[in-house]
Amino acid sequence: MRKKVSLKDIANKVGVSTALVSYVLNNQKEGRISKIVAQKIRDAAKELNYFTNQIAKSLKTNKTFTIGLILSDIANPFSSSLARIIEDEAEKSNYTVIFGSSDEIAERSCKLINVLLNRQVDGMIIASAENTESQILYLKELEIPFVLIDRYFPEINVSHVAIDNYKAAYTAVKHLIDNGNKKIGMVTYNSSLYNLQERKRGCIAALRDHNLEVKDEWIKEVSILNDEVEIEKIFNELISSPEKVEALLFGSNILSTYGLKYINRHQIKVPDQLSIVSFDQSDASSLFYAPLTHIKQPLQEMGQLVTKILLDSMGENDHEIVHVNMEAELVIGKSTQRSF
Amino acid sequence: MRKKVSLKDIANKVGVSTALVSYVLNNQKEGRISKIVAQKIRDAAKELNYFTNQIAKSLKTNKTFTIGLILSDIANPFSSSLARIIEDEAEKSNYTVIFGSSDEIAERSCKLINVLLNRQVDGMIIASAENTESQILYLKELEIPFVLIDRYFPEINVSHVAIDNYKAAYTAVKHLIDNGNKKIGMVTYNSSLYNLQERKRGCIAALRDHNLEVKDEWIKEVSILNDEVEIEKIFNELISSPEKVEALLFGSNILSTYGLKYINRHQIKVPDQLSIVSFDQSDASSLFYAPLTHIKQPLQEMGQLVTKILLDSMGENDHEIVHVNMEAELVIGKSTQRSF
DNA sequence: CTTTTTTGTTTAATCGATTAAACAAATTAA
DNA sequence: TTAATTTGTTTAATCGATTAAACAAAAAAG
Repeated sequence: MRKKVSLKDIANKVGVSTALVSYVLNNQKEGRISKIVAQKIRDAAKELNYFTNQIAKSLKTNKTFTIGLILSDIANPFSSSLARIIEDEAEKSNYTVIFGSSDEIAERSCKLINVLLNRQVDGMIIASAENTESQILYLKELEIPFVLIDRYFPEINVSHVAIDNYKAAYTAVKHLIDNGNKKIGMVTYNSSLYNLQERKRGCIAALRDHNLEVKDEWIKEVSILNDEVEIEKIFNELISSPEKVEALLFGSNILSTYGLKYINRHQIKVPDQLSIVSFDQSDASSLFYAPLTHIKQPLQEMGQLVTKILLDSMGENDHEIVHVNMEAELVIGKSTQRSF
Repeated sequence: MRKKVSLKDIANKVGVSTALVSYVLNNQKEGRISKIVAQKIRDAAKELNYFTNQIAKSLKTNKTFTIGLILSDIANPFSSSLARIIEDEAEKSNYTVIFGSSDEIAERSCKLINVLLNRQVDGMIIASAENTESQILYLKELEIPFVLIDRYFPEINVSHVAIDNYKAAYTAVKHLIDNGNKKIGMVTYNSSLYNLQERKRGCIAALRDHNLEVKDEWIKEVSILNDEVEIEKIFNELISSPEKVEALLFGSNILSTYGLKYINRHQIKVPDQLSIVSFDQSDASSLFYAPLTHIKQPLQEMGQLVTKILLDSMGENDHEIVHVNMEAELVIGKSTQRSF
């Protein structure tokens, strides 16, 4: 790799000190610097193809203009859409994003946090994995600015942006009930993550409030590590057994994708044999022959807000903690609209 | 934000020089350092919760262990899958990834490249946008290690990893011909990008070689900026006009998603009224009622290889330039299998 | 014609690490 | 016993920028 051009190179070329070059290129000391010299410096910078060494600048200024983003898996459309929104929002304030995928594994999350700390990110946005409370508390102790997205821990008082998952699930299940379904099940993850617990709680509450049976065998939990064999087994029990359900709430877009594939394979008719509501939309669910009724999270607003909160909190020394639970929208598709 | 712990803090606490602390924490000068002092230093580091300031280290060592990744749009499943593979592969060698989305706009790409240069990335992986030849030549001149992914410029001799798009398109169209289609069209982007030109060339060559008509009105090009109105118009002409085609090749996963939505809206029967082959798969295309026949790129291999090539080239001073054009696989779905 | 102020630029310390070279003390060799 | 070597640690320069403070020269004020 070719030797990079430094301030010193420009200074030598023009015959001034590096200080002066720095002042000129940063438009500082405006009135004080002679226009002729300033122009010479700018010309030389251009001619030598100079670009700032952000590393050196960061060391001195103690500011990297970098934010770290930890998601469960950047390859998941939910994560990547969010990443894109955050990227755009950060870019407006000249911040760059470093990302990492935790795969919902606490140790990976821990490693990622350490990498981000090493790299002196100015702040972090984190979709917490299960059992990472200690990591969050550690970050809080370090007084590093950070905001949680999508998931949070109600017992830890740090800023977050998420949706009201209880309400969303309740609304979804109520919609299924209103459409005449009685045997209603849910597929979610076997995870203590608060947002998932809330989804389950909302589902059960809606059933109870409408005097419907809450069968344990109808509320299925699969490992968050997406074990296909396990998922297949569970769909068999829910959809193909004599004890089968009439309607299903999928706890995530990933689960609904698995579910739809199963449904396609087994030629189950939606919504005639089975009504479906899913959390989160995707192209997949809109191209399914019965476009899915789904809970649509306001991703754009969430991504922009989480970034704004983070950037704002980085400005002040003593910033407020904000808890945001946005309302999700139930988008009615064909997967819950029986023709008869 | 709390003051960070530095080598100096450890040195003060233990009562030694920062040099010694650095040697110990980097496991250097193994035999020379007294075990007692070394242990004291390690203990102090742990107690103070020290973590390396990678910025300072990078400044001194001139190595950031960071690679820059420029994609067209991280929210596009093709890009995000690739990003994930590259992330994993980079992580194995302790590299971190900074990403940016160019949105196929040359100026954005230019800005991103500058940001990455400022940040002293050790190397870059770039999915080039149209009209960015000058940027590539500039990087080449700087002798920064980088490798192109998915797209490249045949006239510029730099390393790349892509697929043989000509062959892939040829095979796809041949498949359509073999299945009895005569009126075959293609939807692609109005772009000079070589990979897209090759797809078009492959399609036309297959038609010619089998003595089929190559109608200009059947080879449609839309703006790469995804203008929905324009796309709607083009599908109207291709699919709903008297001059309509029997079979279509979609030039990208985005285009096929738009296409499938159109097809759903207009209740066109696939494959009876229209056969379809698409570039790139997605959940969307597999959940369509007639799972799509598609050209499957070996993403995993491509992502791993591009990262490996980059990391290898960063090691040596004078590395070879490698051009890789992998073979894509035609996965036969139901969208080209007529029942009669 | 001083003195003061303004203008234009340089000096030098600093950020937090790395690392070659220097150095003192303890061992070993001669 | 003295010289040579080994051991354990420190000194100080360096990476490339930023920036407070110093400084000299020119301009304005008294």
